[in-house]
Amino acid sequence: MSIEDFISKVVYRSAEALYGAIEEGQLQIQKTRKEFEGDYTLVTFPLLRRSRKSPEATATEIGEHIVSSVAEIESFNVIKGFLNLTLSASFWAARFTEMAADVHYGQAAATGRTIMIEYSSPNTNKPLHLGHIRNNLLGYSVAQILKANGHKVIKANLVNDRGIHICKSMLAWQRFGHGETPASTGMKGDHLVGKYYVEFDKHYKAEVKELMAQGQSEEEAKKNAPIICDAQAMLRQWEAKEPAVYGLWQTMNGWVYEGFDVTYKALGVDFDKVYYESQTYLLGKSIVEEGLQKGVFYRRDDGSVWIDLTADGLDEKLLLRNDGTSVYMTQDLGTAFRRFEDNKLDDLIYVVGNEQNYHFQVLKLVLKKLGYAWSDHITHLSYGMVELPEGKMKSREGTVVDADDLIADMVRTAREMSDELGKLNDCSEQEANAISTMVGMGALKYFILKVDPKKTMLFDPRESIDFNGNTGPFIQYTHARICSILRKAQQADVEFDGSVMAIAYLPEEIELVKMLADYPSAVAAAGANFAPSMVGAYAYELAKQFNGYYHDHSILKEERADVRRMRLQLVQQVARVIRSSMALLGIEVPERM
RNA sequence: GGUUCCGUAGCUCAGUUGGAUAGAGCAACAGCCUUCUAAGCUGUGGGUCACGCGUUCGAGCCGCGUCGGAAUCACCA
Repeated sequence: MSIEDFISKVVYRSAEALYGAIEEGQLQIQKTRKEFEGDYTLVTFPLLRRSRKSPEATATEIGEHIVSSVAEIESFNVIKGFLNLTLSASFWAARFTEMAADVHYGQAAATGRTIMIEYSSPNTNKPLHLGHIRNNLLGYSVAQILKANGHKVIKANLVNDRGIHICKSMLAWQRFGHGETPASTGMKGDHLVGKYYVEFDKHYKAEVKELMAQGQSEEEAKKNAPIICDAQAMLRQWEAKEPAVYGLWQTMNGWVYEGFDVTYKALGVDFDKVYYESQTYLLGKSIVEEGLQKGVFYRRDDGSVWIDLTADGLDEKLLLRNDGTSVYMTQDLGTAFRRFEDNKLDDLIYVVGNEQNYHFQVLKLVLKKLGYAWSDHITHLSYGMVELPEGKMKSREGTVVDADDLIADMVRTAREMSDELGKLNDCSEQEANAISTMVGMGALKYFILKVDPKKTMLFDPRESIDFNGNTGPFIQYTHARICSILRKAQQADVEFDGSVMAIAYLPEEIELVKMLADYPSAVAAAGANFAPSMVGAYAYELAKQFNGYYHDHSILKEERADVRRMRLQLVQQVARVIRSSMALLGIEVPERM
């Protein structure tokens, strides 16, 4: 039973003894704020109607009843209408023993629910950038958090591997590529393909400009530029699976995947299922048929299929082109249907930027109108854009922050910083690299994950690379320190793996135990809110609490053996919980740094 | 114009279900390395939670409105 449940039971019992039956959820119990004395607090205002007494008198009455009847509650105090209850030190000691013994501490019991989370979803025409990093980190972290909450999680990646944008880089490579390959140039495959995507745009613009000089309007010129017409022809050839085009497509996508794999690995993300749009883009047409039959959709004179959502405050939406080909929405209807059917999903989460809020609003509404109950179990985990100090990232202005470059920068800075501080002097080159990678990536990941997903965030390179304060490296540093203490204890042959002593804890130690005890609820709250930021805040608080404790108490030099053991055990648990909460953020934690 | 989201300290951001005197970090200033890692610790200053009205015993959080910002409203994905 969790502490919250225990307190809740105790409070209900006393309140009911005094005032008669009370409906569940009527009483508000919360953790006591730091500035007040006590562990848990009952807000008595909702009870005043029943007690017919002042807030203070009511609180006192309940407090007295609880303290006299429950051994674990040591004392209480009343401030205004708030009843603060203090648990006994022996209660916390027992609680600590329990969690230290629990191998799966923080891992919730299996819920039996299966949740698919789709994230990343890259286009295969250019390398990943900062925006993708936010997406990948969020998706991976939320998946970890949902797992810790006992759900079965399927991580899915839907690769946008077809379409006109892919043909653009293919065409440009064919014309201007001189047979370049990742091997011949030493370039990462995704960067090489991206280079030709840019190359296409350059030529396209030049052609448009020329046509406009010849008197065409901008609109005409954009439609008539030979190179874009050729790209469109190429797309048709691809759809007809013409060997030359199809083969080139496979080759170039292969390069991109090799490149993406490197980036994914550096980010520490992975997938259980990879879907390719080239294999799913025809899905959804049967759903369109179904909608027509049910009268939810309608066909226009030109043959295209639409749904009218104006009554719901939205617009009319195209679902099938007049030539019978599908659009984005058609595909998403189809893939959502297939996923729920094939995997017996309870929930489907899409990690997609907020520029697609409208799309998902429509998607859910259409499915609902078709009568699919599971439409309510689709969640769009919408996240805000990442902006730079100079403003938005614009590929045209070359202000896009490339994912690989950024990763390399972070790791390099971590290394420089470590060298400067002399932290890694007695490490092998290999160890030093591994640690610098963990720290650099930890800084990047924490910096991005600590902000609420739905908010537009500012990415200031200077600040992200700061390793002081509320940062990943601060938390990693705390962990490294604890590991160092444990190493020294081992060298000194101090035993600390026995049972926890039933000795008096200091207030600072109880604070630490309380924080450790909070871990499961922090994870649960983060899961309910799809907010890795909440786990991050918890880990930071815990690390801070430890650092305060670290300064005020010598852990190894305590003379009483039982106290020393108790402290070492406590500190060991802190390290363990830091490790697991950072794992929920996909952040590795070094043992020294 | 419609829809959705955001607005909290100079800056970047926290603030699970409405609860007490709104919190961190950065930046600024003042201390602390003879002590288990100073990527650290302690302290000081800094706020009309955009604004107004409402609901409530109680609002940063809920409702309505106003202002400011973002996204979106394609036979693109």
